[in-house]
Amino acid sequence: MPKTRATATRSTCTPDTWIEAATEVLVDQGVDRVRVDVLAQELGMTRGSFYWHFKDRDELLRRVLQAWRTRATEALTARLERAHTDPREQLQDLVSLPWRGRAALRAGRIELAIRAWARRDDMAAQIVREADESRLGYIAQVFSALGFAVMDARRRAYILYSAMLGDSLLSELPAHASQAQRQARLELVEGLFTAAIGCADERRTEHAHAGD
Amino acid sequence: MPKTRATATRSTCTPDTWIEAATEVLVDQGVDRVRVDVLAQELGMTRGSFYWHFKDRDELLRRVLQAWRTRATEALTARLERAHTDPREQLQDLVSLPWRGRAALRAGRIELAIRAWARRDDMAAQIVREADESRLGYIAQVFSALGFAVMDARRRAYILYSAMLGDSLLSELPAHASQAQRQARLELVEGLFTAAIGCADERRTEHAHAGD
DNA sequence: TCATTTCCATACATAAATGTATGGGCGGAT
DNA sequence: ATCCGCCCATACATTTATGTATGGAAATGA
Repeated sequence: MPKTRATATRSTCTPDTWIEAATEVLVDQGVDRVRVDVLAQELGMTRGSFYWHFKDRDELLRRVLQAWRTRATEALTARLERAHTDPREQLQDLVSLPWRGRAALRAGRIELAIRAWARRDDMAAQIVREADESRLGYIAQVFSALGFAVMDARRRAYILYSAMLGDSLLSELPAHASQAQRQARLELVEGLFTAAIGCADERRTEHAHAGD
Repeated sequence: MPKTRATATRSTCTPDTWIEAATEVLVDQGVDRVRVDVLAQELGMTRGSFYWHFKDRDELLRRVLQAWRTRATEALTARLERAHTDPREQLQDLVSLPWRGRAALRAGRIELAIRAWARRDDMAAQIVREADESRLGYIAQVFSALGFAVMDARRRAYILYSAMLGDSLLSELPAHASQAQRQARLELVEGLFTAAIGCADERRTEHAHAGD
């Protein structure tokens, strides 16, 4: 058994135990309902344990945020490792990732919870912004590798990333979550975003777009 | 002056006064921080006033939700009124709506707050789901009017709607909010979503997609 | 004028949630 | 064996929010 025992044994609590429990409540209750007494009760502990591991409730929340940031950056760097494969494959498993496995589902829910939290917490907002920037950069790079011009690639990345985020919002209220529907939409997404512009609509593609 | 005086006069409070204030706090603080004492202090009243107009804090929240639902459905029916114009125009002012005017921005923020709320409140979830369904239906109809097959139209609607939702999430952390960037992306969106599939990637468009 | 309704303030009782202070069990080191 | 540091429980003080009960001022209607 590794030194940092997980949630299995119920003897003692590590900080990570509290962080996991806090994340759990954060996901399906919101930040404001992450309360130490609830967590303690849920872990079979008392608040005395908590206030030994943590100075504050704020410290717990900060570490929840940190934990998510490290996981998110690790996930992205893992993607960047295999950045030399076929860009079309990269795009495929990019758009197919969010609904592959239960872990990805949970990650999506955590992210939405943190994003809701970020609407009023500056630290959360900062971390979410960093994650967005990194991912947008990666996706834009994929589109660049697919042969699109830099500006076009950036815009496509933004739109695709928006669609992925929006889909995670919609699939929270599970109505359109059928596997077949997902698969069909997935291929349509690939087709739409890898298409050259103006296929059915051939007009001026670039006028005076000053910014960036 | 109309009979239902608005927030201008500070003499008395109508239920709507409280609902507006509650919505305000809901938007940039979250539902858990919608508290009657805070609202009372902010309105220059005491909680005595609140508990005359409302039975509960829950009743206030319910009416906040109702108010949003009526505004949302009204906005959509207004769109459905002019459903006979050029579908291409409909699509244009559909994707350009979210960032036209300060009111639309605020509406977007309200919707995000309610959507965050809906992650754990059943009533909110129900109302959000209804709004999503209606809008998806409308957008799909626009795509149908553009000549796409029904299934294709539905999928394009879902993807476009997802992109719009995701963009409202991203533009909350205002980094990519430059007007020029928005305009450029907007035209790209039009181009991408009105393109026929498989322009650059011509493979089997339909296999065995059982579901719906 | 006077009674009634409307709208709000004040005071009280209760319930949660935080943080602190203190003490105690338990294992490892000397 | 005992002393010490880790980990946790208990008890207390404080804050914050809810809901209720009651009273009162101001308008309204007869």
